[in-house]
Amino acid sequence: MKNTVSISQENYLKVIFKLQNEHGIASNQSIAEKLEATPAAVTGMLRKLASLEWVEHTAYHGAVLTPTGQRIATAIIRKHRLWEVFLVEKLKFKWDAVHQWAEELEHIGDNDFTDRLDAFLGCPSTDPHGDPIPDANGDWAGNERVIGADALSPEQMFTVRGVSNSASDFLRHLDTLNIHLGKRFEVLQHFPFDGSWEWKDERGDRLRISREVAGQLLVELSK
Amino acid sequence: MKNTVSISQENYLKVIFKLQNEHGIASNQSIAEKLEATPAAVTGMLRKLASLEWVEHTAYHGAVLTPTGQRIATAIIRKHRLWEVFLVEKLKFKWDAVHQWAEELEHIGDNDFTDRLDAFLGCPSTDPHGDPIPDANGDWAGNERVIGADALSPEQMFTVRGVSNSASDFLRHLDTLNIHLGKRFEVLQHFPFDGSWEWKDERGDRLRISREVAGQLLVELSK
DNA sequence: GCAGTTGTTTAGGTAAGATTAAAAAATTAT
DNA sequence: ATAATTTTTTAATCTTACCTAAACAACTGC
Repeated sequence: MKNTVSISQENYLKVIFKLQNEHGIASNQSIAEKLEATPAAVTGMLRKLASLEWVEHTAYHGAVLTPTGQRIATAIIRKHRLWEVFLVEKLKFKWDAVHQWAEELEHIGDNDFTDRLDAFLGCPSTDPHGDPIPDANGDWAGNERVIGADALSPEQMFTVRGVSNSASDFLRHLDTLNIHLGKRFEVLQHFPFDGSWEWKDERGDRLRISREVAGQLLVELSK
Repeated sequence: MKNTVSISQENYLKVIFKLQNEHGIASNQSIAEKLEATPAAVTGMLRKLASLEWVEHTAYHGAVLTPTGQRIATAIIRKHRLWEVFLVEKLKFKWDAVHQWAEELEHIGDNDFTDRLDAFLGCPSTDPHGDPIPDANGDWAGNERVIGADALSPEQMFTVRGVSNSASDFLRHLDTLNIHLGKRFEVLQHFPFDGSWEWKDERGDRLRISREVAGQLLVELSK
């Protein structure tokens, strides 16, 4: 009688959850892109997920998760992020290398397993990219003080708290800039010409940040 | 160009490896039993594995792994046993509960991943059931002094080193008998009538061991 | 050495999840 | 409002891995 969820189904639910949070609804095509599948495959799976009552799907109008669907999706994201913490903190992977493995590990383990992993890791509240880890009830801490780095003003002090893009090449670029979560900076200047910035770190070193980089960094203002 | 191995294929290779070590060859039927599949399904998969040159399969005469097949199988067993160590030592699972999860985790990660896990766990030489963990080259330590507990004689002192059956019910039974790896005993008597034993532990407590239990325990004689 | 039993393979089918190509609906542009 | 474009769905197939039932080999006993 136990409702078992296939790996493929879990991936759909996870992707729909993220798209829904961004755009209010998950279009067929956007799901297909994220999963690297064809829109035709998505139609078929949405029908199945709808029959299981994990999504609501109106033909030609995309999908939205039901409460059950959200619960499943949140559990997967929780597992994914906990495994990422494990991979970085325990196995010493670099933060740009963990995603691929976490994509596989996220499908393993039940609630008990996940709670043990969580306890072992010391109940972390964010993953290595600064993304919040839902708790065992699926609730998100959510740091409301976090804003995009492109919304800063000169003379503000801030701490880097997360990235809104976890692609390997972006993360490696941050490494070369010596930017990591928890590091504090001060805004020196903003250049409207190209949207770039000049920041100063705590040792007084100055660095220039492109519009593209600032747009994907999440920061918290210091009092 | 990367030869990718499906989870199902990995399970076949692992089972064939174990059967081959026990009986020199893996019969169609024995593979089917271990994988809980039908012999017909095994025939189909053996054909595929043979075409990939991971097994040699002569019709009606069972299968044997090629060197490549052995390398893959050994890597899976290594991963399985390392994950079992992780589950018991880090996540505090009981030793009878780890198999199911290790069966899933064993399919994740490449060599680099496995080496990191190995290092993190302190390069253990055996898993929680006393089975040896192959090293990164696929070589097995192998403790030649380990024998079956049913081969003991009265007055011998010995240490429990492993179990040849990792089924949950057997392991839980050992827990109720307070028998665990590393514990030392002395043989008091053997009863040919039913094949049972009387042992004494280091605190002087006596316990009776059935033929069935002794037959699945691996022990090392103390000098 | 032949009959019966056991083990293996073939043949035909199912299910999940994907694909391509074409049809239909929705959206955008004129 | 209609035409053009984009998006979604349908329809027909493919792949992987499995199943059942029947045919086929290979041992076993006498």
